[in-house]
Amino acid sequence: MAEGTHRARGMSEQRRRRLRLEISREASRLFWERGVAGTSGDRIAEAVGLSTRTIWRHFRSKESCAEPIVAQSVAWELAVLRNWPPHLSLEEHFATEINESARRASTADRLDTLLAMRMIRLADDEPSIRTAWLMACDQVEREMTAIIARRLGRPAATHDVRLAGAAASAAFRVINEDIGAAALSGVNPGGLTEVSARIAQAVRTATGGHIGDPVPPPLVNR
Amino acid sequence: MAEGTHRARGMSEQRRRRLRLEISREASRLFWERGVAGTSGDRIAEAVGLSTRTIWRHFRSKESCAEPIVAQSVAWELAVLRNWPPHLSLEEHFATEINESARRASTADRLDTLLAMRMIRLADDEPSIRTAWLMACDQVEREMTAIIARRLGRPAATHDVRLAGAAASAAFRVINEDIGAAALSGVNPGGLTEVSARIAQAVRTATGGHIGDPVPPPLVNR
DNA sequence: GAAACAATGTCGCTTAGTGACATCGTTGGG
DNA sequence: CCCAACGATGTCACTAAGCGACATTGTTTC
Repeated sequence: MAEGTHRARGMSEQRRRRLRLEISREASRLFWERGVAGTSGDRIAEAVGLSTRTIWRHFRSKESCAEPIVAQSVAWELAVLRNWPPHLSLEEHFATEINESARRASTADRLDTLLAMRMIRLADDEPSIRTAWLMACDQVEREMTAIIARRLGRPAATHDVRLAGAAASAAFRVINEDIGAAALSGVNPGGLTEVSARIAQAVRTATGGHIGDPVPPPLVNR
Repeated sequence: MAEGTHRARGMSEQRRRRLRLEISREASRLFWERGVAGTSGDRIAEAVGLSTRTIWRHFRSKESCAEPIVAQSVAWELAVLRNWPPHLSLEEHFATEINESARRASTADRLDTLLAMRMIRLADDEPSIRTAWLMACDQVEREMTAIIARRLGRPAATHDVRLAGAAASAAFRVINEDIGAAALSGVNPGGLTEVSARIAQAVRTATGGHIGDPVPPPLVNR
């Protein structure tokens, strides 16, 4: 008993995420093609080749099936933020990372991004999808708060850190909606330098200038 | 046909709002007492003395029954913001208005506020209520953006106005959650001067200093 | 290869919502 | 004063979301 025979009980977290994502892809496609009211849980199950019951085991509602594909589309931005080295400004870091990611992105990645933008667009009209989008943004806010706390070297529970996290992620959201809308309607959303600059400027403004600039190294131990 | 016989077709908007609010009160009470999973649409209908069908005529889902009571609790803050005279700072205006409102508030008003704080608290654990809260905040954001646009004398569709609206309402939300949590757990949320100052400072920071201070009168026509 | 266990399938059920039609109450006109 | 119009609500039947319980399959480990 004491021996941890059960190494990782059940499906690995990664495996579970992959499955949820796969379901989310099909659900999002159907939502886009026939509307959310027009696609039943049965249809989603059929499209992904699982029983309906299994869908409900992985998602609490059919609208929430849209969440993973949306969450993934902001996840890489969060990942970029997470390994943002203290000595770089946000625009510098973002510009190089966007560039790198864009080169490395597979066709499947691009399809996922397209799906996500469509869901965000759908959220404008369909209140049920809007809640999915807002829930995803809510997650982003928590992560963002943690990231900001680390960068400032302060606990995440602090008032002003939480305020900065909320404001920064709200700014992020608006720009995301904006870029998505532009891309979907065929307008060029702008070059990577411009996008980086907009994001950085928005975050800097929303956090009162506390987040965005390089952080000086600690004075001790140098 | 051409004659506008139909003066005010149907229930007046005000009447409809009142009914929705009444339903929302009972629903919120039940949600708090027995959890949202533990209260059915039938129960809500029974509590408010209407048929279940009528409930669904006024609300698209049972969780959204919590929205009006929550929306109302932020509505007066929005109202305060709406008639914020240009020549006052946000803390000055808020302090006097909070004072005034607190004196004028009826017992029923206070009960509504308590219910709203409970729903916001519930939103921490119950994802379905969280979506209601997020949807209410979404509404706040739109209003806030309009208010900011007016105060700055610029169109609401502008990028930076929308960014300021999103950041400001996010800051507002965090403080609301905070004050609500404090009040519910019996901790004194602070005096009105302190609360006003916190709100004003948060908004000022989130909007990069563009919103919060007095706006100088236009130089022309003086 | 059999025990153990996690994932999925199957079936049946409860309940969130909707459509169609009946009823009631109010209003306005003759 | 009564009736026609109409809007709100009730009633009933129905679709579909989502869950509990148990059976089946597949995979790991000894």
